[in-house]
Amino acid sequence: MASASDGPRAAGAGRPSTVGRPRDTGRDRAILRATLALLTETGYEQLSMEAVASRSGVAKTTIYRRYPDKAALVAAAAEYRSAGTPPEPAAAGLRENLLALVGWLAHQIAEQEVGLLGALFAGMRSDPRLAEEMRRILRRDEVAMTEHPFGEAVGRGEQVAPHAAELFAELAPAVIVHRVVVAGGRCDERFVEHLVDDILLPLLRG
Amino acid sequence: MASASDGPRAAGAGRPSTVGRPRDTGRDRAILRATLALLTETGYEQLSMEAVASRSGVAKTTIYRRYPDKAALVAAAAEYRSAGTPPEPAAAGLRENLLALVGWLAHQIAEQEVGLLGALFAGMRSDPRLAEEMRRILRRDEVAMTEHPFGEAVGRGEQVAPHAAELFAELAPAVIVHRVVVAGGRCDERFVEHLVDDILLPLLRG
DNA sequence: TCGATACGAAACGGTAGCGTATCGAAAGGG
DNA sequence: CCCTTTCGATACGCTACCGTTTCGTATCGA
Repeated sequence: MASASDGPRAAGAGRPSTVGRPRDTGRDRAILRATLALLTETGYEQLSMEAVASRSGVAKTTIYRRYPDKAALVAAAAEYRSAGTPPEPAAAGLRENLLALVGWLAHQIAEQEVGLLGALFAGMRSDPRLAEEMRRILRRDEVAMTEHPFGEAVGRGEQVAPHAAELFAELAPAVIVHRVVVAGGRCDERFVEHLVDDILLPLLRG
Repeated sequence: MASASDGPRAAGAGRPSTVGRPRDTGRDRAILRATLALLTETGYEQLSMEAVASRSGVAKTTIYRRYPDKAALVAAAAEYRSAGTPPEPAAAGLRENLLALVGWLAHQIAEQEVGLLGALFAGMRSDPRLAEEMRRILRRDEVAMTEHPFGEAVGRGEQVAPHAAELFAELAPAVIVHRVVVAGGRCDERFVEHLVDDILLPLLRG
């Protein structure tokens, strides 16, 4: 199956084609945007390919030419939505870098519609294919996010716990998501500082 | 819809009946238990009335005689759900109590609450009251859980961080849910120990 | 121009599950 | 004993929608 990290499924039988009529990238965007909108409005299970086709003004064939099934489409849409790169670590210390990173992460998560998070959440429970796709994306982002700040901190001679990166990846998204989804709270500056100063830093410094 | 606080729908056209064959309360329980089991196994959308009937050994008619639709059934099941009581703190130290508490919490979340969360997100669009009900139920346990162990630890003279209870309530459910849903991992003994020793204890002891 | 591919429109088979209806039998109360 | 209601079994109509297929048309690269 075409994973989300591959982007839209390659033309033809799997490999990109140079001949023939090229794909319309405008339709790519229309499909993903319609998917996100409907996902937020109605949830994963209620999301129908026909509705996506109708909303995006595209024939169903055009969708199935790109994505093998609903799970792949939704995963691609989620990835399309959160296509941001974490901030580069500045020159400052670990705390400043963590503040920036957590702030960015909180913004990424909180900015999503709560309905979208819930839809993905519920969809992962009901559709193993979607769960697999989503976890692939999450793992990739996780790695990309935690590569820099801790390595740099070590390079500066700061004291960092041995498994700081793993611990960060395990804690930060969990606490943020839990706050947004379950508790229904906001992710303001105070919360970011609380998360960094009261939870992350004490643990990551050992 | 019949809200969960109304309990099973009254007999006949809405008012309780004294004449005729009485309802079988054993079937009431069987229905709700089957609903809860299927809810945690497959999620809200996958939950079919036919599956509930089959699992509970009851005819579909018997379900629809009690609940007008799926949302009402799920709400009633969530309300019925045994609000499991956390384990009493033993005589041992804080670590042992935390291990027991986190183990119980992990089991509780993995076996029950994830399904309820899925139902929450699936149902909140079609029925806001159901969503509110779910949030209330989910919070109920998290609060009731953090009362005992830290107070006792302080009583024994153990060193405990000032806001240990709040920190615990913020961290433990978040990390567990994140592991179950996002990472897709199991909550075995190793994970419980990791959560207690590597995350909770260092923070809660200050 | 030609070949290959993308696109839209529409129809199709198949699956699934909801909620209803019907029927006979069982089980309680007055 | 009779009336009322519950319960099981089953069939049913209905809706939804997935994923596929077909065919005619549009649009690109070579």
